[in-house]
Amino acid sequence: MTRKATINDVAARAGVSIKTVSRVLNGEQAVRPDTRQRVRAAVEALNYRPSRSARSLASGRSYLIGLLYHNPSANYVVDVQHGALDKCLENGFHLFSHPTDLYAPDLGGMVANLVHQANLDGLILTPPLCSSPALLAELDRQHIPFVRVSPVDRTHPSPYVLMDDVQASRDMTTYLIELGHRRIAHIFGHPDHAASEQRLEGFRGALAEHGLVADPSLIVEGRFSFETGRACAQTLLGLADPPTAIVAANDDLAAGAVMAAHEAGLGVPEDLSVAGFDDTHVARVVWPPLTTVHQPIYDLANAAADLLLKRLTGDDSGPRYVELPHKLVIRQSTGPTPSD
Amino acid sequence: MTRKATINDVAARAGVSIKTVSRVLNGEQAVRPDTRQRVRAAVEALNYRPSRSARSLASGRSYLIGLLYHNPSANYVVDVQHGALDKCLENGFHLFSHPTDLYAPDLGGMVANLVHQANLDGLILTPPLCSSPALLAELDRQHIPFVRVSPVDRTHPSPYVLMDDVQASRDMTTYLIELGHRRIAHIFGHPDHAASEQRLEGFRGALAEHGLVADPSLIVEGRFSFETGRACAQTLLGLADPPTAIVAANDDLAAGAVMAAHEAGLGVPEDLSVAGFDDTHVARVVWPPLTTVHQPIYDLANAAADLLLKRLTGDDSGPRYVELPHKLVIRQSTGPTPSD
DNA sequence: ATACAAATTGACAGCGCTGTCACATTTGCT
DNA sequence: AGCAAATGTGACAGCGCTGTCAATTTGTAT
Repeated sequence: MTRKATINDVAARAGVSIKTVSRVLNGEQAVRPDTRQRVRAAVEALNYRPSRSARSLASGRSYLIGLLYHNPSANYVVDVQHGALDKCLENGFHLFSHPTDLYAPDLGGMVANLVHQANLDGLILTPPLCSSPALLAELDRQHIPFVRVSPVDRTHPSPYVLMDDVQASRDMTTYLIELGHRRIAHIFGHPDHAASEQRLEGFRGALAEHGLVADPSLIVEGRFSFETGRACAQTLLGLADPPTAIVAANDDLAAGAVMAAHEAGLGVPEDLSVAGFDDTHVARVVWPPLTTVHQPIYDLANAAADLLLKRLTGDDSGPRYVELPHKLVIRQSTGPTPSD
Repeated sequence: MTRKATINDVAARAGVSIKTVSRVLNGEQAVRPDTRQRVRAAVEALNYRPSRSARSLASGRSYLIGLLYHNPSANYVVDVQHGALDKCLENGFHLFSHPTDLYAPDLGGMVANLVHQANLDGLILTPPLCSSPALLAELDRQHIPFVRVSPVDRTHPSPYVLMDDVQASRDMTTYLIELGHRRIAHIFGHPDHAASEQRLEGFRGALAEHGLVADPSLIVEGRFSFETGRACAQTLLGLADPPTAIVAANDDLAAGAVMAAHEAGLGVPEDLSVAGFDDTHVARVVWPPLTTVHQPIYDLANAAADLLLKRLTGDDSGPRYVELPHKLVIRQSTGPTPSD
């Protein structure tokens, strides 16, 4: 195998200067079509790939973007990574995934340092990182471009993508009400994740719309984990007048609730309906499989990367934000009110 | 904020040439201690971080390594990523995670292309990619350094890390035998994953050691998924003389088997014991929580990265392979033989 | 001291690309 | 036809670092 082709080889073969090759590669306009064609052919013939280091050194850009996350479920992380990575590769960028501690004492400084060290061109922030005011402020201060996935604060000027958590939660709750349930409980997500508030809001909204009042004792606070879901459900089932249905703020909580029901000798959904949220792998793995809200994680991340790349390449024509639709996935963990 | 410091700034401040700064940064020996100290101080004072592009362009190395995986479970992927990433950052490298299709027509070429395009210094291959002879051959041909995680073929000269799958499976099976089980079934992993063979081998070995014969009808082939685990268990439970225990080749299969038991009205572990493998998140999420083998995924990946980096930085003193211990995790999906 | 080897250090030329700016060629208009 | 304004193209200087090799300093044995 011969040594890797450089821009000089391409230029020589196409009979143009290296600068012209550079122009073609970067999609600049001022190149005549036939010249462009000749360059393209030479690139093809030599299987030429520009060196990212050289390009990056000369241009000051790295063609690298960072994806930051703080320990949501593995399924969430992997889906987000794929969505973002696919879009990056499509555009000649690469993706650098990085777990990031939301509680780090100097989160902003730490992230800024990471960005400089790895020379990242921009960031994708996933929840709950995207709602850390300190982080956003530091990124703004250092002029680091970023987009947010599922943010709650829509006032910050950075681009974002999301789905309507409030409406999704409202839909799920309404579905249970229509199944005949009246005493419906909610397991709250996690105080760090602002989406939790929205899911609670949707829950309350649906009840109100149907003339039901939310019994405060039926709203308990979990931490987005299986274990807390189980504990919360135990509390709920121990009540004098326990609920006939539970809307959990994510699938892990719901899985925990299902386990608590089993432990209490209750059948799901005969005695207790349980609904999850997100439609992660877990939803299909527990017994019975969970009715849940499908959140388009891959697509959200894909759209987020798209927004960021557009911005980085100076294309300001598109929208600054994207909202994607959700979908109720009805499986077997929910059913009509027990008749007793 | 001032512009980012370069090697020139450091050199000027330390009163040496840039070459000397470079020497200190790269840990070369021929620098007098006091000079080294002065340079270190200047680096510190200016918060200087070498530019990876420049370094990479000049040296021909990228300080980037790739982690390739083919769709094992999300939990596996995330753990592997973290293990490898932590070690990379520790050594001033960065990590690119990349899903890779084992069945791609030209897997070797595709990977080689990725390596060249992203200018990766080396690769970490996870199962089942690490046992694709075509891929290994192509990487060898192109002199691309790599290490393998949990390979089966130990004859290939590349470094690797693994745990003893055969022994782990033997331990689990022995545990069930000691619990009194005699009719023990095995749900085979996935034909693509060579570890499946080893887990079967350990299973057979344990039976043989205790004078039991493996009934061929008690060995069924799954695909490492929840759904196939469920289907396999249905087959097993439909037998005239069904097993009292099942050793599944991973947690997802085991979770599926547990579900099939529930569907058949069998209690776990009263009527049927089910054991998993890997100790992923799923093992703690199903009901009852799974007895399983803890596989040190993070540590394996960490060790793999370590081996690769040592090799890349020319340190050939260490071992070429690492074996890490496994551990039985006894939870509630296994119990004594039903008394009937 | 003196000569010579060894240990340090520096000068300088790239690595492969993009940005700037100047030059060459077209196009549009009178 | 003639000139200004586009449009297309190339020469060349870096980007910030490492590799090479020569120059300088230091140590050691006469």
